[in-house]
Amino acid sequence: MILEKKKAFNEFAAAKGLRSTRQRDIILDFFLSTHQHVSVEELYLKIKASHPGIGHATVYRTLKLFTEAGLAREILLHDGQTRYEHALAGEHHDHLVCTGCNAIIEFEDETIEKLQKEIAARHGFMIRRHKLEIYGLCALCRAPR
Amino acid sequence: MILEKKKAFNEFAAAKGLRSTRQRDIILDFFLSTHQHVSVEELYLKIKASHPGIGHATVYRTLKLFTEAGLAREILLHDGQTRYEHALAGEHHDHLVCTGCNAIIEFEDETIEKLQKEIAARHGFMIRRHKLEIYGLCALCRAPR
DNA sequence: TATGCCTTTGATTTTCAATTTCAATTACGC
DNA sequence: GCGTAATTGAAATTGAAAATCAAAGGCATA
Repeated sequence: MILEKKKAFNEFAAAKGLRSTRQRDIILDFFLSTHQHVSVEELYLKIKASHPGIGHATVYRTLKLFTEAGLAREILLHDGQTRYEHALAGEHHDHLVCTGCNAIIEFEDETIEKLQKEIAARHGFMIRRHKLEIYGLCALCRAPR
Repeated sequence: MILEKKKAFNEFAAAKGLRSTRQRDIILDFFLSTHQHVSVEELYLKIKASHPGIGHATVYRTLKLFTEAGLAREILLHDGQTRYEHALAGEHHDHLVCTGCNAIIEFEDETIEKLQKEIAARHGFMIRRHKLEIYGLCALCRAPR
């Protein structure tokens, strides 16, 4: 899985004429071994611990590259922090975001997707992407100890 | 309609022990006479044109108050600008956002709402609010002249 | 109407994420 | 290796939003 993704990125980089650099390898490794929905800052700090030389800007730039390459997807929640999640080809899912503990639960619903397409069609609208976030309290936070 | 909203805000202010000020009146007037989905900056500039004394911070603060009072609703799209829309009691709607011309089309879909509730229930999740945005191109931007 | 308290205002500063800049470094084709 | 052009990273910049704080202004009371 990880190897596939690395290959995918290498292909993307080759196609775009990008160079292969140590930093991009490191950032990709860390990103791939990270949980879903990692924020840029979080990833940056993790990397910095073992690779102090790596700069802020490089992490930002590289995550954008991953997004272009289709490996990552940017998610902007309501806290002003950009997060990136692992993108699996074709997959689409939405999020339940717990405002109590910041947990993010993913879900997928074909019917909702279908309805969105219908709505868009009704307005002559061409969908590029969409985002559905449900904010509230997860089961644990609803019933505190 | 406008009078009703003013009354609603006055009642809210009274209940919270807030004072009635010239600035809040002005900002409310401008907000109510503005199109949907106005950004803070946009509103600020409009107000400033005829009331140069009014400060940035006051507009920010007052829009938050309107939101608390239930007159306005905050919407955060993908461009990092906070917008406020007119909130009508009970109503809920989502947005089609045209990335070509920045038009925002509102829609409502009960079935989607219902499905969201089902999904939340399945995860033991309590919904506070949600946000659904569909990004793409509107009919006009799809078929340029 | 005057008094005084306490909210509100607005210029300014601060914050914070994200981007830009630019000189130094590095990858890579020749 | 050489040279060029991409890449990096420290630092500066941006831009939205929040915080600060002295001055101004509401409003209850006398």
